[in-house]
Amino acid sequence: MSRNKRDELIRNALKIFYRNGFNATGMDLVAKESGVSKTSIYKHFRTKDELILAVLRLRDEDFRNWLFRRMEDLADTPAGQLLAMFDALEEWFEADGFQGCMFIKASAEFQNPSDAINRQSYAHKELLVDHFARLAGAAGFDAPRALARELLILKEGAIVIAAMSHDPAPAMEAKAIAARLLG
Amino acid sequence: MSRNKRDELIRNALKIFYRNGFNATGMDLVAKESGVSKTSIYKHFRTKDELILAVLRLRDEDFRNWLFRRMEDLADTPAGQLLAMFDALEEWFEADGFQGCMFIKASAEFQNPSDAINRQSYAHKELLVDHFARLAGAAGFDAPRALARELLILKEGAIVIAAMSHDPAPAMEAKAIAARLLG
DNA sequence: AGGAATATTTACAGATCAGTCAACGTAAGG
DNA sequence: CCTTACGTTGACTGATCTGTAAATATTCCT
Repeated sequence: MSRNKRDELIRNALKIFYRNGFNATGMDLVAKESGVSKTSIYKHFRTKDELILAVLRLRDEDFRNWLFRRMEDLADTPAGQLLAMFDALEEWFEADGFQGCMFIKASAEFQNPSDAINRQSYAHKELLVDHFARLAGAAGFDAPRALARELLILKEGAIVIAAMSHDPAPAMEAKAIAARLLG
Repeated sequence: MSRNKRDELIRNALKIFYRNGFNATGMDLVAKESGVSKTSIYKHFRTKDELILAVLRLRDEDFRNWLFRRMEDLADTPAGQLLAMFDALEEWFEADGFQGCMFIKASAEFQNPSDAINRQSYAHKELLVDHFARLAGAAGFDAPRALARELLILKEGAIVIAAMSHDPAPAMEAKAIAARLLG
């Protein structure tokens, strides 16, 4: 299996895990939907957990790249980008196949703090906070890290309610709150 | 199995599902930890999903009772109670065995909008909004429902980050935001 | 006490789970 | 053509999954 094939497998597994959940998805299904045998998968990933970790690494890169670029496209100033995050989120909530945040779900299914999947899920959120804090610092706010954490809470709350209600409205509701924090 | 026994079974199943997750927990484990046979469980609940729905009904009652009473104990005015919600949340986050919100997790594991578990999970959040809106109305706010939705987003965001980070700090971070909305 | 109705149990079915193994196909180098 | 090395496969293991059937305890009414 070439590097391309391997990446394609991870990408395929991502789609299936995101749609079906982690524990609810068997490796047989991943193999079938990816057009390879289960044994081939286990040649590259020693366990299902390792495949999940690879999936989460891909998702982390993809999501941060998408979100940060979208924020840059939508606004020029650092403060404007922080506010524009919620417009980007609304686009995501409205997109076909939106099913909430993969890291929240991974953390919920693998709750043990010593589990690598649990730790890696929260690490994604920390990377988001880092970026928000950089922008908040550049925008001249007094306590950029505290503001970044507040924006993270708004973002995660909006994602959870949008996913549970199958309705993108929380994006703009969270934006209204963020506007007061950033104003 | 008496009504008491049945309730005790549901309560037991709640603990196990909350600790282990829904899909990851087998009915054999529920039976063993509850001290009854699996067949006895299936005499009262036709499927595992029905048991989960009963668990969620119990959790909905327990959690709303606890939260609303705690809010009343901590503050006298409606606006004060809305703010005090975040103090109550902090107590919850600090409690032993805190593992996030059961309804968020249920919704994440049963994502199909036509699934009764999915619908019932969001129904719990709607009941919370109803209560917040009543308090916001009593406090004299202009758009009580909109404010209630914003508080819900703050609450869910705090829960998710507290659970993922294994740290109760998001309670006070969310409270700081709420103070601005309520001030 | 005796028999009917109700609980509860053990044992099992059939499917699916994560993960493995021996056999097979295939491509490169001589 | 032959061998070596390697990627891939179908078939399998033992465990676990949800749910059930037949048999056994227990309760309750007469």
